[in-house]
Amino acid sequence: MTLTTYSISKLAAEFDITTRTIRFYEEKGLLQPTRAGTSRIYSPAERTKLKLILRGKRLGFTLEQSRDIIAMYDSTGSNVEQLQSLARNINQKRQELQVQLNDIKAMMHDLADAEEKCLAAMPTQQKKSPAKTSSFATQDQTINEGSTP
Amino acid sequence: MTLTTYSISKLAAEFDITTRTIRFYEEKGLLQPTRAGTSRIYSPAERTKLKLILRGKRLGFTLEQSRDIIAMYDSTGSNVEQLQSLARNINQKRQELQVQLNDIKAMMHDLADAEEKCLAAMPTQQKKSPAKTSSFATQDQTINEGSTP
DNA sequence: GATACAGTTGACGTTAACGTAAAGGTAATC
DNA sequence: GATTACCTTTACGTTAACGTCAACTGTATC
Repeated sequence: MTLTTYSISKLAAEFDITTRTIRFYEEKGLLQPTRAGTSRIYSPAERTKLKLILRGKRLGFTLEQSRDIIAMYDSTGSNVEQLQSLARNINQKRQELQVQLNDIKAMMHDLADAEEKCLAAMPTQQKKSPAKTSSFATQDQTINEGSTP
Repeated sequence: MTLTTYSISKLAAEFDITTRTIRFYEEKGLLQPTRAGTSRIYSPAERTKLKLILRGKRLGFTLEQSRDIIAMYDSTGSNVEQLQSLARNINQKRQELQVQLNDIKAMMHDLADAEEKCLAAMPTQQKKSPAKTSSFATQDQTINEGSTP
């Protein structure tokens, strides 16, 4: 089998981050590359951890939270208590994600409305993208009420 | 019509944030409450803006990005150029949200796998929550490969 | 062997998003 | 009129997540 490895700059280039960032994640204990002399060597598993961290970042997670998530995947020492705690954590995260999912749906809905209002206000030619139907309001409340005398 | 208004502490209590936070958002130009003497008075529209900011926060947006989003809803002065730019921004945001949506789906998928592995490792009694089927891997790569000799 | 390049470890700087404390105004209630 | 509750501004402090040098080391290429 061919064991792929990566240098720090390879990973930095691939994910469009700086080497400083990667070293910082290691400082915080999120990554543990092996060494070849002093140089860091990253396994595919370490690369996957990095992907998880970055995905977490895009979702607004802190590094601490990403550390938890990695720990979930990574959990090796597992007695029953640990597993139960782990299961609780997993469901916790799932609920947080569900909230985010709802937020995204709501925001997309709002954006669709905004876009429609936007397109409706344009002369017929310039319109570019598709739209649905509805009025210009957020889930519960219009933003501009009372502002037009 | 009854025009509801809110004090700063009402809003703080409702959304479980501090008054400092609300004033900070005002400092940054995201909120513009009216005044009764020196005290801040918030209209339903301002309250909605606050909701948008907090939703943005949950989605990992910066205040700058939330300011943009508010501006989208709020756009009053609208000539064609502005509207086109607005439409572009809306689609930009929509694409970012799509990325987040995919991230969430991926993470939920991973969590489901993790939970299943977790439950599978438990003695039959303690299991609490449902599970699907699959192996313990992220979208593309297992984290622990090579770690078991 | 000089030059260039990729890597290393400190260590200090920066920014966003508030927290916290000081010092005080206002309005209702006892 | 004193207490209580809520509000204000000003200003300095804090934390997370890096950025930015500086001062090296090792490798290899001309």
